[in-house]
Amino acid sequence: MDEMAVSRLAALAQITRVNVFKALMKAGPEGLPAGVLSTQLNVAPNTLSAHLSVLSQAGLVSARRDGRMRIYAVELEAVSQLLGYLVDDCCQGHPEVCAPIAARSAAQNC
Amino acid sequence: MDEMAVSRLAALAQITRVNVFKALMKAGPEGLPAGVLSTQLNVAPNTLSAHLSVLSQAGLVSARRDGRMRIYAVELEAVSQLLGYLVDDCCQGHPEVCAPIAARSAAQNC
DNA sequence: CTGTTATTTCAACGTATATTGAAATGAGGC
DNA sequence: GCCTCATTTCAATATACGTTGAAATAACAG
Repeated sequence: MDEMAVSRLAALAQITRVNVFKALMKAGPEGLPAGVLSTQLNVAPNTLSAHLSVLSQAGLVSARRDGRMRIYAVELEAVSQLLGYLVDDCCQGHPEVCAPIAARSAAQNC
Repeated sequence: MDEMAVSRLAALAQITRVNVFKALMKAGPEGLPAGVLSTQLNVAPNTLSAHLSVLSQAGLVSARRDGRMRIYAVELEAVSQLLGYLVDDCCQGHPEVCAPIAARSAAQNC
């Protein structure tokens, strides 16, 4: 349980992977091909592939094939789980921490 | 901005540090002495010291001295900022992700 | 089946991280 | 001052991580 969260946190604890993740979040469930991410973020294809592998093994993204390209998309359920883990562990009795989160979430019509 | 978030995520991307963090969260602003954390979590004092240093440099915890012991406490503002970063980056247009967070937050009277 | 595009895998390298035992620092108590 | 307790710092080691160039795989077009 904590192990899963730790591996997901580790997956996001790297600037290139955060950028990949943000791009995929922006793209939504349709996702983006690896090549697009590579050019868009200026990361060498093989380097990007390694990072996508980390994100994928952590369960934060999934891959599917479309023709000759591989399309990556965010796993919303996993992201939700991770945030839930953080909130549950951090918010316990600490309104100072989670009140702003609740406010932000509410502000975005969630 | 992202750099700060990445270093905080990295600080939490390790099982021992997550456990330290959880213990400090539970302890609240009064915090806990390093020695208590060491025995409570079964981590060698020098190893623990290194981990506390990482958490401290990431700004997630702060230290103060009380007599001959050093007391560590969570930095609620930093935690809130980190969660805010994640929610802002993750929740954009994705109610599937942040709705559960909002619900949890609300359920805990935040 | 050959060629081309898209992406991954492999091996190698340098750097960073986690842990350890030993020594050092800091803060009292006597 | 000296002794003890609490914690950190240091040096060493082993392991993990990020990046790279080169080779391999996968899918399609002709």
